[in-house]
Amino acid sequence: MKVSREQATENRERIVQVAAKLFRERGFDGISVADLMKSAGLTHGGFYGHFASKEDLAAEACGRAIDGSLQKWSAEAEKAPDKAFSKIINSYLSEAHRDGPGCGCLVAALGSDLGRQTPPIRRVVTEGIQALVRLLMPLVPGKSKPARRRKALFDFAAMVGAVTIARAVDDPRLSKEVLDTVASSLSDPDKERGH
Amino acid sequence: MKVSREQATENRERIVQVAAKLFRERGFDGISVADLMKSAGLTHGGFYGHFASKEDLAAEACGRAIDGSLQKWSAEAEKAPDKAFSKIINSYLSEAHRDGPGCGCLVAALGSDLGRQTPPIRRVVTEGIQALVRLLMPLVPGKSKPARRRKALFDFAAMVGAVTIARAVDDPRLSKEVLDTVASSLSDPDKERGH
DNA sequence: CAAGCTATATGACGATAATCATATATCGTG
DNA sequence: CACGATATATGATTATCGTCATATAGCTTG
Repeated sequence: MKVSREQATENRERIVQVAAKLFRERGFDGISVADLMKSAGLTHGGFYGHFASKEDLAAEACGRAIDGSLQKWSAEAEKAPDKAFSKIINSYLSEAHRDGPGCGCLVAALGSDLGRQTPPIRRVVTEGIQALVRLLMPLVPGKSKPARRRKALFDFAAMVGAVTIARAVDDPRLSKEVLDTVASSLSDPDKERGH
Repeated sequence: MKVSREQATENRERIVQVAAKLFRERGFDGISVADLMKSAGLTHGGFYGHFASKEDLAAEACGRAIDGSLQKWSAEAEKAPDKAFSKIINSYLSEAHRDGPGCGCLVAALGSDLGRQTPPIRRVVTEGIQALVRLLMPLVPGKSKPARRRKALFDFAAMVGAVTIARAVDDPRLSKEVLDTVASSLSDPDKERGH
């Protein structure tokens, strides 16, 4: 059966979005083309009318996923620039983000696999990370521009590591401890609470 | 052909070590049982004489990999407790570690996949991470024990995130910038260099 | 309204994977 | 030295995957 031209592009769009979600949830190798298409409400054969290969789709899905983070962060930045940083940190280091990788940061969800992916995928991811860091820079405390860039890079690394570890461990106490510790350390960089 | 009993346990040991290396290099799904056995100098059929399943081996290999990090760190701690922290940081955040995941930290190499693994694997990983953090605690600057625990957790998260990102991006300049930035930020936590 | 274009469905193909049954050859033991 | 135990090799089995050829159905254009 055939569908209208706009129905077709809508189908393609749905494939990309479903892929962006399922790749983050199950990993690149954790979901097959057939299952992907079924989740999009289609059958597996039509896939290659839209994409040259699974890796081709993966590159597009990675871009889509990072765009989601970028839009979320820039919305916070526009709404309340002074509160944006702490809002971003607390949302990123929340249990909700830890438990919902399908709607969360691609780097945390697939980070350790990204270095093993094809060049187009790594290209998209690199540009996405650059954009995320650039977006974070003006929101971060710091006297100079290079100081803010350093803090943006450093904080992003800590956030990615924290969520990665929080998802890896099977002990809920430790998992939450990691999230909370990194969140509070990023909020008050020089403060030493407790004694 | 059969081999002596000690030759057999030596073979088993080699399988675990080869697996610990190849899983970190290529990911859990990136290496087959047959290739694994070939790399250990054996044929694929004999695998199930040693392990109940691939996941069974994976759990053992994860333990072995983390033990490697633990031994490396504790050797530094015994040799020179005051310098151990900066040695660990600089080694972890080196280009050598970034480019050699097969001999490096399991959490950085497989982090985003760990949360999707079987319970036994996650158990081993959780205990390993707890041990790493406990080992890091006395090496880290800080007035109180809880303060040192927080810094150990936070620094480990930043290290994991930094190496993950450094491996993911395809731009060598950005990759090195992430490693260097996190290394210097962890070394001088309160210092603001530049102006 | 007719003819062709094209998105999708069906189904198949080849490759690769994990797992297991059986054979074999050698080690350890009596 | 001979016999039983067993680690490994060989090969089969079953499942799953990515990819593609072909058929079909219905939009779209003239």
